[in-house]
Amino acid sequence: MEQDKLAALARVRLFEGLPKAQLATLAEIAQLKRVAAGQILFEAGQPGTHFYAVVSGKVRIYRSAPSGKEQVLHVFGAGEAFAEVPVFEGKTYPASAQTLDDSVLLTIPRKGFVEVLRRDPELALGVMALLSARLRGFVGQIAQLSLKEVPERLAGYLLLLRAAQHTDELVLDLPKGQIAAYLGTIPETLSRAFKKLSDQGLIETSGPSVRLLDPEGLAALAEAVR
Amino acid sequence: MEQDKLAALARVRLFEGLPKAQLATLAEIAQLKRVAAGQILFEAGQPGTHFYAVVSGKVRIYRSAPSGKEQVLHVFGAGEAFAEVPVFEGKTYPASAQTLDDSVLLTIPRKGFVEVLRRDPELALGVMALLSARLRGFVGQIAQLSLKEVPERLAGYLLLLRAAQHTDELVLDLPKGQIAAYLGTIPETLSRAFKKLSDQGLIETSGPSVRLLDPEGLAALAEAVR
DNA sequence: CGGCTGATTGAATCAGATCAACTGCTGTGG
DNA sequence: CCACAGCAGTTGATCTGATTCAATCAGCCG
Repeated sequence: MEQDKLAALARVRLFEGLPKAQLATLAEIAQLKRVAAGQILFEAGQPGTHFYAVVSGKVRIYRSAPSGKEQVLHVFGAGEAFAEVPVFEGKTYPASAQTLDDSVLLTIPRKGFVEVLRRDPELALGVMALLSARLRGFVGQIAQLSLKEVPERLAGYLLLLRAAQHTDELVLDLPKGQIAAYLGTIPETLSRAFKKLSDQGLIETSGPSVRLLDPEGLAALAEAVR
Repeated sequence: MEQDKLAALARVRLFEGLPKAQLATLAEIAQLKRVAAGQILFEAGQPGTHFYAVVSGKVRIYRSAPSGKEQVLHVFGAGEAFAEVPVFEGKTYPASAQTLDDSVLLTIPRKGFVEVLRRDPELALGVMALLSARLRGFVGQIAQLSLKEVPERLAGYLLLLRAAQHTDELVLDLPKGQIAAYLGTIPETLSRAFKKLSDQGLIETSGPSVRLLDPEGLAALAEAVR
């Protein structure tokens, strides 16, 4: 069990490369949890007592409007930490979190973590880099949402996937409805955007797989975003 | 001059409460700069060599699309630090910065700052809290931009100002064109949104001053944002 | 084979962007 | 002191991309 925990911690990007002693300290305060798909981990407005890391599975972070429409802010997969924001601030969760698959998560209580940070400045620097990277991502997302139309945002998203999967034969990592929410739109509009890119000869789609026929063309469309 | 620098550093919220020795170290590497209104400090994509703090004046952070449309991400006033992100990543600035007023700024090269950070865990925690808060701000901004229509976003913005100014007799802190860019729209549409809220009896406007007649009504409109 | 869910398509509608004209204020210079 | 240039803001008319509503389709599972 403690082995599992240590191994899990070591695979969290936030803690990668930490000396063993540090990991052991963290292991003392961290908890390993198995969570079924569809479980809500926390909801917007609740006090932030713990932050999380994904060991396996997938978690989505979202905000809902009274109308019931939901905006997906992020999807976290294995190795990623999330919800550390309220931990530093001692405030409430700004968004809700729900598992998309059966998942294994690490939960780390706020109090213990602050202690560890105080003792290890290098860890603090690592955390700052992580936050900076996340910030950079949000800047890109805000620019996308407000400066671009849906087909252009989709082009940007596909190029992102291309960079992640190292191939032009993509397999969509999320159901299309989720992708729509991530791009700040709805399935119908996303569907039409896919069609538009196909009509322009930029991509070919069949089900959840997409072939990029003209990455340069896509890049031109998505230009100046991220 | 060195006096000015020290005094200026001490008034930056991020450095508040820092031991004198640390401040002196920062003073050695920091530069005080007087910058005229409208100057561009850096543009998105340039290598991030320095980060900044506002001593007096105002600086806006924004992204622009090839079309020329701009999205304002943030406006910083006296006492606030910005552009810390590239400090930790050693990469490029994710957005552009421009002075809105004649301003006095502190510029701090990243190398020296990292040194100070390493030595002072308290400062590191402060930076983390700052980055976290900014992150939270962006989460809210994304939710606003994607879940809401312009009059609703405006209502949210006015309530934000109300919280900041502790009064229902607001004075807009930015020219309306800038507010439009912050809300992800254009001056024409913002103007109509103001009119709409007035017609509904929620506010009264005259020039840059706005009186909130029905804060609850505004809150209902903006609900679920922030 | 139904029946559910996710995805697609079509038609109608709407919010916001665009284009253009106009107002009002400010500051500069003759 | 007035005139005019210049800019911020407003208003109106039009256009367009996206959402909404509704119907249909494909795949999957009991």
